[in-house]
Amino acid sequence: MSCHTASAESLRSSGVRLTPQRMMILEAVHHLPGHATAEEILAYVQARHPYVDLSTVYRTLDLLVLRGVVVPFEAGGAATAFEVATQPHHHLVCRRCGAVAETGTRPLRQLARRLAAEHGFRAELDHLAIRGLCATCTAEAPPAPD
Amino acid sequence: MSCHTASAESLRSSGVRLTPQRMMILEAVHHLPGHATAEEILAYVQARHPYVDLSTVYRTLDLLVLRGVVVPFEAGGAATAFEVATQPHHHLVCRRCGAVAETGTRPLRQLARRLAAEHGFRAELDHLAIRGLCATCTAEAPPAPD
DNA sequence: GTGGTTGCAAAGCCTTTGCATAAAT
DNA sequence: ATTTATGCAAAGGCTTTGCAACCAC
Repeated sequence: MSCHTASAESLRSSGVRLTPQRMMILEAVHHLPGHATAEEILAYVQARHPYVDLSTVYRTLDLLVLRGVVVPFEAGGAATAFEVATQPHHHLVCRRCGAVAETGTRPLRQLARRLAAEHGFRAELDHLAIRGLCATCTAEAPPAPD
Repeated sequence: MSCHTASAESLRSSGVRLTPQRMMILEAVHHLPGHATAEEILAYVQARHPYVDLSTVYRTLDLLVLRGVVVPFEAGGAATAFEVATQPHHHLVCRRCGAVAETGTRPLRQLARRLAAEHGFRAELDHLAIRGLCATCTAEAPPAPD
Protein backbone atom coordinates (compact mmCIF):
# COMPACT_ATOMS: atom_id res chain seq x y z
CA MET A 1 0.00 0.00 0.00
CA SER A 2 2.90 2.35 0.38
CA CYS A 3 5.95 3.26 -1.61
CA HIS A 4 7.93 0.09 -1.10
CA THR A 5 5.14 -2.01 -2.56
CA ALA A 6 5.78 -0.51 -5.96
CA SER A 7 9.44 -1.49 -5.79
CA ALA A 8 8.35 -4.97 -4.78
CA GLU A 9 6.03 -5.30 -7.75
CA SER A 10 8.71 -4.24 -10.18
CA LEU A 11 11.10 -6.72 -8.63
CA ARG A 12 8.62 -9.58 -8.81
CA SER A 13 7.88 -8.88 -12.43
CA SER A 14 11.57 -9.06 -13.25
CA GLY A 15 11.77 -12.54 -11.85
CA VAL A 16 12.91 -11.89 -8.30
CA ARG A 17 11.38 -14.06 -5.61
CA LEU A 18 9.53 -12.04 -3.09
CA THR A 19 10.15 -13.52 0.30
CA PRO A 20 8.85 -11.96 3.52
CA GLN A 21 12.42 -11.08 4.41
CA ARG A 22 12.93 -9.20 1.21
CA MET A 23 9.66 -7.36 1.64
CA MET A 24 10.59 -6.33 5.14
CA ILE A 25 14.06 -5.24 4.14
CA LEU A 26 12.61 -3.22 1.32
CA GLU A 27 10.17 -1.65 3.73
CA ALA A 28 12.96 -0.91 6.19
CA VAL A 29 15.02 0.84 3.54
CA HIS A 30 12.02 2.94 2.61
CA HIS A 31 11.01 3.81 6.14
CA LEU A 32 14.29 4.39 7.84
CA PRO A 33 15.26 8.04 7.71
CA GLY A 34 18.09 8.82 5.32
CA HIS A 35 20.63 6.11 4.81
CA ALA A 36 20.83 3.03 6.97
CA THR A 37 23.47 0.41 7.61
CA ALA A 38 22.85 -3.31 7.36
CA GLU A 39 22.71 -3.49 11.14
CA GLU A 40 20.12 -0.73 11.34
CA ILE A 41 18.01 -2.42 8.71
CA LEU A 42 18.30 -5.69 10.60
CA ALA A 43 17.13 -4.01 13.80
CA TYR A 44 14.11 -2.57 12.03
CA VAL A 45 13.23 -5.91 10.49
CA GLN A 46 13.79 -7.90 13.64
CA ALA A 47 11.24 -5.76 15.45
CA ARG A 48 8.63 -7.68 13.43
CA HIS A 49 10.30 -10.96 12.75
CA PRO A 50 13.13 -11.82 15.16
CA TYR A 51 14.61 -14.65 13.16
CA VAL A 52 16.01 -12.69 10.27
CA ASP A 53 19.72 -12.92 9.86
CA LEU A 54 22.25 -10.26 9.05
CA SER A 55 23.54 -12.32 6.16
CA THR A 56 20.10 -12.20 4.61
CA VAL A 57 20.13 -8.44 4.93
CA TYR A 58 23.48 -8.25 3.18
CA ARG A 59 22.42 -10.65 0.47
CA THR A 60 19.20 -8.77 -0.12
CA LEU A 61 20.98 -5.42 -0.19
CA ASP A 62 23.40 -6.77 -2.77
CA LEU A 63 20.43 -7.81 -4.83
CA LEU A 64 18.72 -4.47 -4.47
CA VAL A 65 21.88 -2.60 -5.38
CA LEU A 66 22.29 -4.74 -8.48
CA ARG A 67 18.69 -4.05 -9.44
CA GLY A 68 19.22 -0.37 -8.88
CA VAL A 69 16.60 -0.15 -6.16
CA VAL A 70 18.98 1.06 -3.50
CA VAL A 71 22.35 2.71 -3.66
CA PRO A 72 25.28 2.11 -1.35
CA PHE A 73 26.91 4.94 0.43
CA GLU A 74 30.43 4.45 1.72
CA ALA A 75 31.13 6.71 4.60
CA GLY A 76 34.81 7.00 5.44
CA GLY A 77 35.82 3.86 7.25
CA ALA A 78 32.49 3.07 8.85
CA ALA A 79 29.90 0.56 7.72
CA THR A 80 28.36 0.96 4.29
CA ALA A 81 24.99 2.64 4.38
CA PHE A 82 22.18 2.14 1.91
CA GLU A 83 19.30 4.21 0.75
CA VAL A 84 16.53 4.07 -1.79
CA ALA A 85 17.66 5.12 -5.23
CA THR A 86 15.74 8.23 -6.12
CA GLN A 87 17.29 11.26 -7.74
CA PRO A 88 21.05 11.19 -8.05
CA HIS A 89 22.47 13.34 -5.31
CA HIS A 90 25.45 13.74 -3.05
CA HIS A 91 26.00 13.92 0.65
CA LEU A 92 27.79 16.60 2.56
CA VAL A 93 29.12 14.89 5.64
CA CYS A 94 30.31 17.06 8.51
CA ARG A 95 33.47 15.73 10.04
CA ARG A 96 32.80 17.45 13.34
CA CYS A 97 29.15 16.81 14.15
CA GLY A 98 28.40 14.06 11.69
CA ALA A 99 25.44 15.86 10.14
CA VAL A 100 24.63 14.78 6.61
CA ALA A 101 23.15 17.26 4.16
CA GLU A 102 22.28 16.60 0.56
CA THR A 103 23.03 18.45 -2.59
CA GLY A 104 22.05 17.87 -6.18
CA THR A 105 24.29 16.81 -8.98
CA ARG A 106 24.57 20.21 -10.59
CA PRO A 107 27.68 21.31 -8.72
CA LEU A 108 29.45 18.22 -9.98
CA ARG A 109 28.47 18.30 -13.62
CA GLN A 110 30.99 20.98 -14.30
CA LEU A 111 33.62 18.87 -12.63
CA ALA A 112 32.73 15.89 -14.79
CA ARG A 113 32.92 18.08 -17.87
CA ARG A 114 36.35 19.33 -16.92
CA LEU A 115 37.71 15.89 -16.24
CA ALA A 116 36.40 14.72 -19.58
CA ALA A 117 37.99 17.65 -21.37
CA GLU A 118 41.35 17.55 -19.59
CA HIS A 119 41.86 13.84 -19.09
CA GLY A 120 39.33 12.09 -21.27
CA PHE A 121 38.10 10.60 -18.04
CA ARG A 122 34.43 9.73 -17.80
CA ALA A 123 33.82 10.40 -14.11
CA GLU A 124 30.97 8.55 -12.48
CA LEU A 125 29.79 11.02 -9.91
CA ASP A 126 26.47 9.64 -8.87
CA HIS A 127 26.54 9.37 -5.15
CA LEU A 128 29.47 10.96 -3.45
CA ALA A 129 30.13 11.58 0.18
CA ILE A 130 31.88 14.90 0.46
CA ARG A 131 33.54 15.49 3.78
CA GLY A 132 34.02 18.85 5.39
CA LEU A 133 32.56 21.16 7.98
CA CYS A 134 28.90 22.09 7.99
CA ALA A 135 27.82 25.69 8.36
CA THR A 136 27.18 25.39 12.09
CA CYS A 137 30.51 23.79 12.83
CA THR A 138 32.35 26.22 10.59
CA ALA A 139 30.91 29.03 12.69
CA GLU A 140 31.79 27.35 15.97
CA ALA A 141 35.18 26.01 15.04
CA PRO A 142 38.21 28.24 14.68
CA PRO A 143 39.08 29.06 11.08
CA ALA A 144 41.42 26.73 9.26
CA PRO A 145 44.94 26.86 10.75
CA ASP A 146 46.72 27.07 7.41
CA MET B 1 70.56 11.25 1.90
CA SER B 2 67.35 11.10 0.00
CA CYS B 3 63.95 12.66 0.22
CA HIS B 4 62.63 10.74 3.17
CA THR B 5 65.50 11.93 5.35
CA ALA B 6 64.09 15.43 5.27
CA SER B 7 60.73 14.21 6.54
CA ALA B 8 62.56 12.33 9.25
CA GLU B 9 64.42 15.42 10.37
CA SER B 10 61.29 17.46 10.60
CA LEU B 11 59.61 14.72 12.58
CA ARG B 12 62.50 14.42 14.99
CA SER B 13 62.55 18.14 15.59
CA SER B 14 58.88 18.10 16.47
CA GLY B 15 59.52 15.58 19.21
CA VAL B 16 58.82 12.32 17.41
CA ARG B 17 61.10 9.43 18.27
CA LEU B 18 62.91 8.14 15.25
CA THR B 19 63.06 4.40 15.48
CA PRO B 20 64.52 2.21 12.74
CA GLN B 21 61.03 0.97 12.00
CA ARG B 22 59.72 4.45 11.47
CA MET B 23 62.63 5.33 9.25
CA MET B 24 62.06 2.28 7.13
CA ILE B 25 58.35 2.88 6.88
CA LEU B 26 59.02 6.46 5.88
CA GLU B 27 61.46 5.24 3.28
CA ALA B 28 58.97 2.71 2.00
CA VAL B 29 56.28 5.31 1.59
CA HIS B 30 58.70 7.49 -0.34
CA HIS B 31 60.05 4.76 -2.55
CA LEU B 32 56.98 2.74 -3.34
CA PRO B 33 55.39 3.93 -6.56
CA GLY B 34 52.13 5.80 -6.10
CA HIS B 35 50.07 4.84 -3.12
CA ALA B 36 50.72 1.77 -1.05
CA THR B 37 48.71 -0.26 1.42
CA ALA B 38 49.93 -1.17 4.87
CA GLU B 39 50.66 -4.68 3.65
CA GLU B 40 52.71 -3.42 0.74
CA ILE B 41 54.67 -1.16 3.01
CA LEU B 42 55.24 -4.05 5.37
CA ALA B 43 56.56 -6.19 2.53
CA TYR B 44 58.99 -3.45 1.51
CA VAL B 45 60.21 -3.00 5.06
CA GLN B 46 60.49 -6.70 5.80
CA ALA B 47 62.85 -7.12 2.87
CA ARG B 48 65.43 -5.41 5.09
CA HIS B 49 64.28 -6.22 8.57
CA PRO B 50 62.04 -9.29 8.79
CA TYR B 51 60.79 -8.73 12.29
CA VAL B 52 58.67 -5.69 11.71
CA ASP B 53 55.04 -6.10 12.49
CA LEU B 54 51.98 -4.97 10.61
CA SER B 55 50.66 -3.26 13.71
CA THR B 56 53.77 -1.11 13.79
CA VAL B 57 53.13 -0.13 10.20
CA TYR B 58 49.58 0.87 11.04
CA ARG B 59 50.64 2.76 14.14
CA THR B 60 53.34 4.59 12.25
CA LEU B 61 51.03 5.42 9.39
CA ASP B 62 48.52 6.86 11.85
CA LEU B 63 51.29 8.99 13.24
CA LEU B 64 52.43 10.14 9.82
CA VAL B 65 48.90 10.98 8.78
CA LEU B 66 48.40 13.01 11.94
CA ARG B 67 51.65 14.85 11.28
CA GLY B 68 50.59 15.46 7.72
CA VAL B 69 53.51 13.56 6.24
CA VAL B 70 51.37 11.06 4.40
CA VAL B 71 47.76 11.11 3.31
CA PRO B 72 45.36 8.20 3.35
CA PHE B 73 43.52 7.21 0.25
CA GLU B 74 40.38 5.17 0.65
CA ALA B 75 39.69 3.14 -2.42
CA GLY B 76 36.18 1.75 -2.55
CA GLY B 77 36.01 -1.21 -0.22
CA ALA B 78 39.63 -2.28 -0.45
CA ALA B 79 42.43 -1.59 1.97
CA THR B 80 43.37 2.01 2.68
CA ALA B 81 46.37 3.17 0.72
CA PHE B 82 48.83 5.82 1.77
CA GLU B 83 51.13 8.16 -0.03
CA VAL B 84 53.50 11.00 0.74
CA ALA B 85 51.72 14.31 1.14
CA THR B 86 52.99 16.56 -1.57
CA GLN B 87 50.76 18.82 -3.54
CA PRO B 88 47.07 18.32 -2.93
CA HIS B 89 45.70 16.31 -5.82
CA HIS B 90 43.05 13.81 -6.71
CA HIS B 91 42.96 10.40 -8.25
CA LEU B 92 40.98 9.32 -11.24
CA VAL B 93 40.42 5.63 -10.77
CA CYS B 94 39.28 3.63 -13.74
CA ARG B 95 36.64 1.12 -12.77
CA ARG B 96 37.41 -1.07 -15.75
CA CYS B 97 41.20 -1.32 -15.94
CA GLY B 98 42.12 0.00 -12.53
CA ALA B 99 44.46 2.67 -13.87
CA VAL B 100 44.95 5.60 -11.55
CA ALA B 101 45.60 9.03 -13.01
CA GLU B 102 46.09 12.22 -11.09
CA THR B 103 44.58 15.62 -11.46
CA GLY B 104 45.18 18.86 -9.64
CA THR B 105 42.79 20.58 -7.31
CA ARG B 106 41.69 23.23 -9.73
CA PRO B 107 38.69 21.34 -11.07
CA LEU B 108 37.41 21.01 -7.52
CA ARG B 109 37.90 24.53 -6.26
CA GLN B 110 34.84 25.67 -8.08
CA LEU B 111 32.89 22.85 -6.50
CA ALA B 112 34.07 23.86 -3.05
CA ARG B 113 33.07 27.43 -3.75
CA ARG B 114 29.61 26.39 -4.81
CA LEU B 115 29.04 24.20 -1.79
CA ALA B 116 30.15 27.04 0.44
CA ALA B 117 27.79 29.45 -1.26
CA GLU B 118 24.78 27.17 -1.43
CA HIS B 119 25.08 25.22 1.79
CA GLY B 120 27.62 27.04 3.93
CA PHE B 121 29.51 23.78 3.78
CA ARG B 122 33.28 23.93 3.97
CA ALA B 123 34.18 20.97 1.80
CA GLU B 124 37.52 19.34 2.43
CA LEU B 125 38.47 18.19 -1.00
CA ASP B 126 42.12 17.42 -0.60
CA HIS B 127 42.51 13.92 -1.77
CA LEU B 128 39.58 12.37 -3.52
CA ALA B 129 39.31 9.16 -5.43
CA ILE B 130 37.04 9.80 -8.36
CA ARG B 131 35.76 6.67 -10.02
CA GLY B 132 34.89 6.38 -13.66
CA LEU B 133 36.24 5.21 -16.97
CA CYS B 134 39.61 6.29 -18.27
CA ALA B 135 40.05 7.52 -21.82
CA THR B 136 41.24 4.16 -23.12
CA CYS B 137 38.41 2.21 -21.59
CA THR B 138 35.86 4.78 -22.68
CA ALA B 139 37.04 4.24 -26.24
CA GLU B 140 36.98 0.47 -25.96
CA ALA B 141 33.80 0.10 -23.97
CA PRO B 142 30.41 0.68 -25.52
CA PRO B 143 28.95 4.08 -24.72
CA ALA B 144 26.84 4.42 -21.60
CA PRO B 145 23.61 2.42 -21.94
CA ASP B 146 21.38 5.22 -20.57
C1' DG C 1 66.30 6.11 33.93
C1' DT C 2 61.83 7.08 31.87
C1' DG C 3 58.39 7.13 28.89
C1' DG C 4 57.32 6.15 24.29
C1' DT C 5 57.62 2.06 20.90
C1' DT C 6 57.80 -2.54 19.46
C1' DG C 7 56.43 -7.47 18.43
C1' DC C 8 53.33 -10.76 19.36
C1' DA C 9 48.90 -12.41 19.91
C1' DA C 10 44.35 -11.69 20.28
C1' DA C 11 40.31 -9.38 19.41
C1' DG C 12 37.38 -6.13 16.85
C1' DC C 13 34.43 -4.74 13.16
C1' DC C 14 32.10 -5.32 8.82
C1' DT C 15 31.10 -8.54 5.43
C1' DT C 16 31.03 -12.94 2.94
C1' DT C 17 30.47 -17.90 2.44
C1' DG C 18 29.23 -23.13 3.18
C1' DC C 19 25.70 -25.88 4.01
C1' DA C 20 21.39 -28.21 5.25
C1' DT C 21 16.71 -26.74 5.80
C1' DA C 22 12.85 -24.33 4.22
C1' DA C 23 10.14 -21.76 1.21
C1' DA C 24 8.62 -19.48 -3.47
C1' DT C 25 7.31 -20.27 -7.91
C1' DA D 1 9.04 -30.57 -8.06
C1' DT D 2 12.60 -27.54 -8.80
C1' DT D 3 15.09 -23.87 -8.00
C1' DT D 4 16.38 -20.36 -5.04
C1' DA D 5 16.52 -18.15 -0.39
C1' DT D 6 17.15 -18.62 4.40
C1' DG D 7 19.33 -19.16 9.12
C1' DC D 8 23.07 -20.53 11.44
C1' DA D 9 27.77 -20.73 12.15
C1' DA D 10 32.13 -20.08 10.73
C1' DA D 11 35.57 -17.71 8.34
C1' DG D 12 37.46 -13.81 5.83
C1' DG D 13 39.95 -9.25 5.29
C1' DC D 14 41.46 -5.09 7.32
C1' DT D 15 42.56 -2.75 11.41
C1' DT D 16 43.04 -1.95 16.37
C1' DT D 17 44.42 -3.04 21.05
C1' DG D 18 46.62 -5.22 25.48
C1' DC D 19 50.73 -6.22 27.25
C1' DA D 20 55.58 -7.27 28.55
C1' DA D 21 60.04 -6.48 26.72
C1' DC D 22 62.66 -3.06 24.60
C1' DC D 23 64.86 1.12 22.92
C1' DA D 24 65.41 6.33 21.83
C1' DC D 25 65.92 10.16 24.17
